[in-house]
Amino acid sequence: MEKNSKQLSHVFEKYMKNKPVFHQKQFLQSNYMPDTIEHRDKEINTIAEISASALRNEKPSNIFIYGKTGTGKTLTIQYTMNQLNETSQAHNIPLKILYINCKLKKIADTEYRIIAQLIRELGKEVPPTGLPTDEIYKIFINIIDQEQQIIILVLDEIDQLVKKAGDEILYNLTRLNTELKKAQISIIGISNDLLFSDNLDPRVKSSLSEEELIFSPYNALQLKSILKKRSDIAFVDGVIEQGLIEKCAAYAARDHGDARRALELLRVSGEIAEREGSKKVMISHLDLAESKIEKDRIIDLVSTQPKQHQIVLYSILKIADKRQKVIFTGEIYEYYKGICIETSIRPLTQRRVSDIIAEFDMLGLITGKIISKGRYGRTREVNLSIPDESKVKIKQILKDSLNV
DNA sequence: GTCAATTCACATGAAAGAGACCACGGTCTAGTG
DNA sequence: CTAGACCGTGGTCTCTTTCATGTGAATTGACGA
Repeated sequence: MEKNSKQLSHVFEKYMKNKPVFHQKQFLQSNYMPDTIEHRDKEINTIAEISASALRNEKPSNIFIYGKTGTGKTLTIQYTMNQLNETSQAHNIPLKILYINCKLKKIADTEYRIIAQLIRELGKEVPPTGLPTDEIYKIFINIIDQEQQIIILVLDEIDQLVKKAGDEILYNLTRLNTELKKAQISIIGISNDLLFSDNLDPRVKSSLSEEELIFSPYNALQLKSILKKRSDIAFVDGVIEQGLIEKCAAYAARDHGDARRALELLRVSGEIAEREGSKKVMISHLDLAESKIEKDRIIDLVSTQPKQHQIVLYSILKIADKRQKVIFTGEIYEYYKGICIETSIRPLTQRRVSDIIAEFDMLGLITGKIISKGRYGRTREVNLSIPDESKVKIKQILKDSLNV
């Protein structure tokens, strides 16, 4: 105990002695809301013009926003909505803006939960489950229809919602206006998936996307100026090596101009530099940061998987260990069953395991390809896409949590 | 040799079941006046 | 008499199972040159 505390105090002392590279780190955090949003003036204006009719107590058109992750969709909307909200409050206009991020599980991935969450946003309590769905609609209608008002409903990551809960909810929401006597609802949908609306019910599609807006990815130049601006306030002056920002921007621009990723990269680079006790943030730190982010992501992903999924993944890893070649679903299932018997866990059916493997593909842990081996059937060809240096650690994690 | 039929080993879909939650309303019980 | 404990019912949600159907090319086998 004594020893430990000495060691610890040593660590802290050392930390204190080092010159910090960060000045105000929170400016690099993804939830930070800058005062000005760069390179999105056009979009902000468009949204503002459309939604401004709410100030005249008319229902604004529904807006549909597309764009890849990290292109500033959420930020832009939140920014404009904040402004709108302030204006409406200043002029005493009955306007409510509800923001829901559909990606957050447990909050908004079913029809019921969305409505329940909306009601909660409006300040009323409602049971998290147990009520019939139409009941909750009635409660919702009652609450908002009490007074004359415009409600702007922002559904972030709406594609996730539809994927899980179907598009019926959107239909119901758009149709709600006909049942409301006093209030009116306007919907702003935000989607990461550019092809999302293709799979929508045409009725929903037409009513939802009265106005459409596409956020194109930032290019390297724009990313650079965003990074520059943020790093100026986030880092101590002069700690950033020449060319680091540029490289960081280039990295992020390479995979679809994701600003969030660029900022994270920059932040982690700084953290690594700081931990090393380096006075400057170097390009080598950036490289380390990139692999660290990826590694952390995978490890986090793996350790939060449910048990059955972990067993399947463990099987894949084990088989991949034995041979370099590609793996087929059948083999995985056989191996998986073996482990289940060993650990006396009831094995899932092949059908389910097949789905689980497909899920891993979605998560990017493996790359799967459906191939036909002619006479010898059709199967998924699985390739592990976990980098070698993470493999050992992941296997350890899986081993521990499964105790095999 | 050519061409269509066959066949394999799964993929992919749809529907329905199991079990965990949870709210609500009714009933029972013990404590209180 | 009443607050709180304790069911039973009816609803949702997630994860699975069951049953059905789909699928792409290697293989097979009939056919004709």
